[in-house]
Amino acid sequence: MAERKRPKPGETREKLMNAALTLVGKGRHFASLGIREVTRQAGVVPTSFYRHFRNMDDLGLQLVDELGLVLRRMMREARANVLQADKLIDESVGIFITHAQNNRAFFMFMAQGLAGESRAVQEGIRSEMRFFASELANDLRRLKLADHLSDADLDLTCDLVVRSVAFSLTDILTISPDDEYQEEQVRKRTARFLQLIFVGAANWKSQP
Amino acid sequence: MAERKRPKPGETREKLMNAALTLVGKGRHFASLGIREVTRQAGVVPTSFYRHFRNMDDLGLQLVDELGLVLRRMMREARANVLQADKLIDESVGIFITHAQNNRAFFMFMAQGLAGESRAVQEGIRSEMRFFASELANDLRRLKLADHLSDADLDLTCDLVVRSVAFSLTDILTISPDDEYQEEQVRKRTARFLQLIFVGAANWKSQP
DNA sequence: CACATTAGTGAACACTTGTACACATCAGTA
DNA sequence: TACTGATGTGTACAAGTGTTCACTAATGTG
Repeated sequence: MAERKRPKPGETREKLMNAALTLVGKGRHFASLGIREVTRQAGVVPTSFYRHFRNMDDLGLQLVDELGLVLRRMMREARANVLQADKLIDESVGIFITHAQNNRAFFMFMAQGLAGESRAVQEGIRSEMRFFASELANDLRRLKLADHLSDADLDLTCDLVVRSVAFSLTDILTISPDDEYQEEQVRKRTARFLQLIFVGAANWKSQP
Repeated sequence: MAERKRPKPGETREKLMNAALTLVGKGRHFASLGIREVTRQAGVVPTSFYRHFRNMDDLGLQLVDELGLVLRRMMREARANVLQADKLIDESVGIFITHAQNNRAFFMFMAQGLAGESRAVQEGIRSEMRFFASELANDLRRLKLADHLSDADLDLTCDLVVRSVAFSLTDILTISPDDEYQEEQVRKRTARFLQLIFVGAANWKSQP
């Protein structure tokens, strides 16, 4: 008979989420994935899907949560490694790009989700970005790098930084993962974007 | 018998492209659209599709071309209406947002395409954005607003401006089309982003 | 140990999908 | 006027889709 294996609880769930990510990583768009396709990729029978998710949107939402974990891990690493303020931008961009390369599928999913068809996923990703921006603002305050800015203006600046980096994400994801030259170009350009923004912030006069 | 109407040449093609746009405008993702679905929405028999397009990617590519026209129309209007330099940012952002609202489906398609699954569409949209940025650079040069910047730095600035505006696009498209309050918020925030960037550019020192 | 719960399977359903083929109608041209 | 090419329609089919149902094996709890 067919041998019924007893996987650890949550194993199949994870297999399904990984399968979806794998397909996205191969260039497919999340919105075009079907239940059968995902289960096939996961090596699981279609019905198993419903044991863990209502539908594909549900799976997407749970992916957003995991994405949050990846981002937090990244922030922690950045905070641990960025010691001197003058290398702050280059270091941070470097860490970000490295993470993007190491979690390609995840970040592809994120880039897709920003204009995706599930409102909930969209809102989830936006929420992650807001969190990221506010953490960045905290760090800048703590490092005394933005003392002349009002809270609102610091918030504005950090939002713009996060958006710029997020947009660079789409640059990174379109180049081949091992095209080091192009990666270096994106890295440099992103860093210059941020420098430009910070020069703007440094010369910004917060008006009442 | 079924009356066979003789539409003007290209009429069905247009109907199909509009049908796809309509579906995208309703919140669907372009990557998830099928040939039958589009022809159904267009009120045309499925086989007609192949008279005009190879497949959905092909249709997407032709949509990108039309998107280019929309963008050019927008630029022309902006150039005609922006007279005084001090209102430049606010006016331009206003024109952009108005166009985005009036061509919601088109710009949704653009936002989706940036991380879409067709490499060609992706590249097409990027190319439109590059064109847009280079035109912006020309205008700034012509208006003598960027004399202290090297070509490369001006290019960098304009690229960042275009990216920021493009990102604001995703903000506009998630709010309801007639929520004037939120629209005003996005308008203001986008304008401040650009001011921040231009302050940065004004205080930028181009190094050799 | 018995038993409820959980997480897997396979077969079946009613639809939908992309694509192919043969045919019909018009527009323009020789 | 007759031919040709472009564009439309209808039918057909094999393959794929989401979802339901009844069944089974392992797990944890009383």
